[in-house]
Amino acid sequence: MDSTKENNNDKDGLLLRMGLNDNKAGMDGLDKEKINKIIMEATKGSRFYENELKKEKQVNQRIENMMQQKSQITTQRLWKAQLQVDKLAMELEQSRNLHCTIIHIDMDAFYAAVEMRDNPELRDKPIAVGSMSMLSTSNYHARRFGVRAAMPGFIAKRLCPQLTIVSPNFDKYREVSKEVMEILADYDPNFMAVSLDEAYLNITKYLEERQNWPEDKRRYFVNRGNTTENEKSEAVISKAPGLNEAAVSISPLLFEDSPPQLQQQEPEIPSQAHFEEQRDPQVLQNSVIFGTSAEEVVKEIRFRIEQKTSLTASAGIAPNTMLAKVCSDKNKPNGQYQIPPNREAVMDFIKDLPIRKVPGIGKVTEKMLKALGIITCSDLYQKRALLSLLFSETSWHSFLHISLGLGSTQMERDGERKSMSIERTFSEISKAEELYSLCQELCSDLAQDLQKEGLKGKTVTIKLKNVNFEVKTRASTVAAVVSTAEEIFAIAKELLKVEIDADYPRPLRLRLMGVRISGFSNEEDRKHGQRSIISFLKAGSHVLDPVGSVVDKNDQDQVMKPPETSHKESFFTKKRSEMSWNHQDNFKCEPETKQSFQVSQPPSLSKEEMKENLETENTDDCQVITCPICFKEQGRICLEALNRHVDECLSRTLVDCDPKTVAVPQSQSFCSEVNLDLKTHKTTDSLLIDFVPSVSVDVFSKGKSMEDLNTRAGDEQSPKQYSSLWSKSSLDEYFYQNSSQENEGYDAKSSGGQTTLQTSFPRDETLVCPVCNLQQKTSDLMLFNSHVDICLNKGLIQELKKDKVNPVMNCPAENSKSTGSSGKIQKTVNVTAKTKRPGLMTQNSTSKKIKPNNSKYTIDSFFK
DNA sequence: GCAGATACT
DNA sequence: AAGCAGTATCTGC
Repeated sequence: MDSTKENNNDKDGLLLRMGLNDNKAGMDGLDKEKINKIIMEATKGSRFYENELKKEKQVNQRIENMMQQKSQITTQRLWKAQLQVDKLAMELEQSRNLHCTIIHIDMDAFYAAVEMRDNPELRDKPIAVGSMSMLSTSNYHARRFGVRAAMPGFIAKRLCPQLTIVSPNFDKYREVSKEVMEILADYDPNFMAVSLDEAYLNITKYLEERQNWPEDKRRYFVNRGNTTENEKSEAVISKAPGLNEAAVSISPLLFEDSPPQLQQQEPEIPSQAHFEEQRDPQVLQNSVIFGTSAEEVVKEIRFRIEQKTSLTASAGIAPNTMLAKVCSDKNKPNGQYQIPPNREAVMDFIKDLPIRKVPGIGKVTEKMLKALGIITCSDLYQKRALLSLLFSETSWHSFLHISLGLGSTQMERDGERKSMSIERTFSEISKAEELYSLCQELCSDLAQDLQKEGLKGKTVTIKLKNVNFEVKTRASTVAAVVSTAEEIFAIAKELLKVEIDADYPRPLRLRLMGVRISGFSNEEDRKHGQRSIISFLKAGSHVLDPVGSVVDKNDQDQVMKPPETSHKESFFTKKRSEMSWNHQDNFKCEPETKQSFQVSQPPSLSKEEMKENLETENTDDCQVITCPICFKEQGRICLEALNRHVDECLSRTLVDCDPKTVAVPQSQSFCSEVNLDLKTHKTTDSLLIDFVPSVSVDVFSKGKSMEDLNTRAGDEQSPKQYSSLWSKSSLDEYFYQNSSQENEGYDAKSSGGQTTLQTSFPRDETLVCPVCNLQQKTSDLMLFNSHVDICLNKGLIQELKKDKVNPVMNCPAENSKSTGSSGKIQKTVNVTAKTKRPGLMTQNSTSKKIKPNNSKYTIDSFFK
């Protein structure tokens, strides 16, 4: 069923929840209507169904609350939020790392594929692996009938009576998985296995080395043995000892345990298409040489996997894990997809990507966002300010990451696990003794698992699901870590007892029990540095050191900056960002240097860059800096002095600032547009859009001069210039595109890479600060942006301080009290969103306590 | 720290 | 004949 109309329909929502209604399944076996009908019939009236309905109502309620909250958002808040969000966006943009090649490998219908491989009778049949009560995988044939993972087998059977359900054989899957992982290790010994059939690799380093490899080192021999299933099975299970002679002679490390069979013809080796011409006609027939590009490497990996296991894999290549994961899904099964490592390509890919495709965004989030009109990642970007007000910080941060196409480049080893658990479903148990002994069993199983990883934890949680599918968890934390079955059970037993007693004399009628342990001892170490952005985005603020390992930026900052000087950071951070933009641009033009470019330590530094670098490393160093307020170069001024200077400049402009003295035609300043709408005090989205362009240009045009922008608007660029100046920022493009859709006021359009800008943005060479309305003495966009940022912050403070209408914003200050700001702008000229704000109130969509005064969006928290 | 919610396979 | 999982993490108090 079309997922676009699932919103207010319980039935559809339920089906969606059951994972059957996604538009992800292309099914010719049965049409969607039919599938949904069958599922409904099979499920309706069951306790399960009732519970699903209940859960769905909760989600709907949540959405309702969110909408309610949304309706109360004032334009000022939205506006402030926009500033904050865009500040972060700018920083994120600046720290964007495109220098990693991450790949995500995903075996196609893994369990099912293994079973089919090993049992010829299963081929060409719809099959699923699992049991009558639950399936873990289905093959593509079965998927056409709507049979999917996480579906109970009995329902699957109704959808597809011919379905063969094979019980899982995990040992075998593990074995096959191991074979695959062994191949992967050749490319990244540090790769991260997500599950038996999925892994991430960072092949950045490998790729570099490979550039110099002779062909022979990249040559693989085609094992044409389309072995019979049994042989294959044997080959897999009992590592065939025979080696391919040719392979040995040329590349001893390869195919060390390939099946020796060389028989008939392979029906369709996908990689065959990429055979390269060989000089040696002898080898031509059965060897293949892969190139040195990432794409070729991945083809090689998939080729090797198929050769070794007779199974196919899909893969994604991208600059970060989040994108790689999405990519691997794109040409599934048995395909691959690459996002080239440049911003434009990333943005282009992200542009129309439905948010649901993004790992971490599940059904619920999708539904909530859909309620806000957000379907694609562009929508996500457009509504970023709103999202920052409606969602928790973690959430909107992750949304922002997603909409900018950012993600982790780090391979997190799974040693970082935070909890371990075990749970089991059974037919109803209600006798206390049975429950206890079951619990004990679980505890000892868990203890075993713990032992395997040598973990000990302090928190024990039990999970109970009653026959109505209602889930309860109860946790208890003890002083010292525990790990043995007895210790865990002692705690779990108590928890269970409380629950049993609570319902007495009615029995607990359970269908599932689980035990979890968390609070591992090593978790202590990294207490504050914990970021909770979903793991895919986790390293968004990570930079690579020259060796390719990851340095946490936060830690870095902490190390590099004494705490007492950290309050001065923001301005310089910004400066640094701007410079980095230039770096990025440079690297864009010089692919050669790209590879070796490392954010934290650029190999070749210009003088300018040097300065910036020193600055980041030592706040006491004196630098040549241009003041973003008066735009006078400050020479080699030390930070203290510069801050003083900026402060002075600021207080001066505060006095000087008289909009009337500056003749700025309304049409030339976007600010006038904002004014117009702010006056109306609309709280609609369109209002948001009104001022988005201003900030967006600000944020996303770093490194481009205003002349560039204007020229761009006026067209007639050589294509080359065009691409380096503008089109790299395709976010801009759909930004304009979208704003034109939603707001007539902005006559902007984008077609075929041509973006015409006809906003009220100044069209001449003059830059007019939209906040203070003063003509600026610079045409350097970076400097200009700094100025605007500072003005914005200044304006907010002013506004609050005087509690009167700000001439620029032309709207009353929000009733938040300014507690902290003295007359003089503090050293915290710019507040960077990166800065941790410990005391902030968190928000949730159901929160009742969104009081303007203690909201995290009050100016105080802004400037904390 | 706890309980419930969400996501992924 | 009836029947819908297991694991980890995140979120909001």
